[in-house]
Amino acid sequence: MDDLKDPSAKTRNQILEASRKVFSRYGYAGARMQQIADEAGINKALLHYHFRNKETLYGMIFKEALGTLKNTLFEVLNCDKPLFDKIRIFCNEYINLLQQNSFFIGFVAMELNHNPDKLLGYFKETGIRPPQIFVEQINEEIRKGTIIHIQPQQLIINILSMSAFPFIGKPVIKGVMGMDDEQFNTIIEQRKKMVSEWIIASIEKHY
Amino acid sequence: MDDLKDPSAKTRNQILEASRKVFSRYGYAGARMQQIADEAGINKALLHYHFRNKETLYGMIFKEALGTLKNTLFEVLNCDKPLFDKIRIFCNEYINLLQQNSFFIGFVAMELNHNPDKLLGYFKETGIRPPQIFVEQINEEIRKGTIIHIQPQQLIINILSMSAFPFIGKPVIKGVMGMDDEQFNTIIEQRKKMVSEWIIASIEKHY
DNA sequence: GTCTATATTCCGATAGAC
DNA sequence: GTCTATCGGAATATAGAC
Repeated sequence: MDDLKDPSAKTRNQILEASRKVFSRYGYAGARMQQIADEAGINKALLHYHFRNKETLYGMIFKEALGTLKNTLFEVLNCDKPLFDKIRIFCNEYINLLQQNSFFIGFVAMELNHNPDKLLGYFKETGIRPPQIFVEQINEEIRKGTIIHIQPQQLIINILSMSAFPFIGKPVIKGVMGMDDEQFNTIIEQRKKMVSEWIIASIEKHY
Repeated sequence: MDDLKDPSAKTRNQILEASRKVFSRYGYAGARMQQIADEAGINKALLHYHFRNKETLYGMIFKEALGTLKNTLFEVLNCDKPLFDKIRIFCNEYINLLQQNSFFIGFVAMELNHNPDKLLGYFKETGIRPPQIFVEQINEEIRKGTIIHIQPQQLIINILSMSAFPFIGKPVIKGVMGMDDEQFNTIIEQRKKMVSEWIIASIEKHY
């Protein structure tokens, strides 16, 4: 909790930071306790002293990542702004979040694919549930005729796709397009502003 | 090659099929030779008789997946159809491909994230390069004023995102939206027709 | 709390019979 | 080509001193 109350909290934080790095890069199976220890500047024994075993440590990191994703997702989608504003804010904040923690989304997607059953349990623990307010808001705009007829779930998938895919597919994109890191970052910067506009243009009605 | 010429080809095919299943689900590090052997209905020793080691086997599966993705990608993007037709064909064929081999994209993205350096070598072997014809075609339509001003790379990323993300993020989507497999498949079926229309609407000019 | 040294488990790979 | 049995190394986890 506090570095002042408990001096060993510093070590724990170093471990957690190292774990984020190693788990997100190599996944659960590929991660090595030795490498986490090295990265944290300690040794394996101390690692096991602070966290009973690999699985415990992994669980903390995974739930932490999931929690961060959830908070941004729901606090934006379930606030009370107009639909288009909400889409703009969401895309911008989500891309920002993923840029600052570029391991999050790939990590979560990857690990959920490895073990969907076990890890879906974390979803319930973290309290993730369908963004009901946002769904109703979309249906309302359709009824009013301001946007095309689209299934709310499809729109949400589109928003998530356009925001998150570049980070999951970063190596693919760089490889296919022949980009270096600098070019890739420039592309991401542009997307912060543009993704929401493309999304809105795809659903706006024209007369 | 042929099951007739070489009777052991049957075993090899069983191994390859089993490897696709296990590697795509668990990744390189998480895959177990034992499980591949079980899945193929043989034992570990025979596995190593046919394929020297884990890495060789993995390399074949990975390059195979990459090759399949590449073929669809480039044969569509570099053909000589009008832009909008091409987008329609691409989205439809790509989603179809990923639906039939739902492990492909997640597998490739995941493994490239784990080891970008080593695996980018495969990209070169497989002959993947920027889709130049498609890029020029987009720029031409911008010049003619039929579509909005958009960087070709961004449009390509949008197309890939909307087509591929649902498969990578399947567990996330199912979790967040509370969908079962049947509902998810229905959503995918709709996307085959709709993704290209949303993409086109996002770049079409209106007067 | 932190370390060195060691036990234990797991898994890729090989030897050798058939 | 296919099997059983086993080796050898690597990685997780623990014992025990400081």
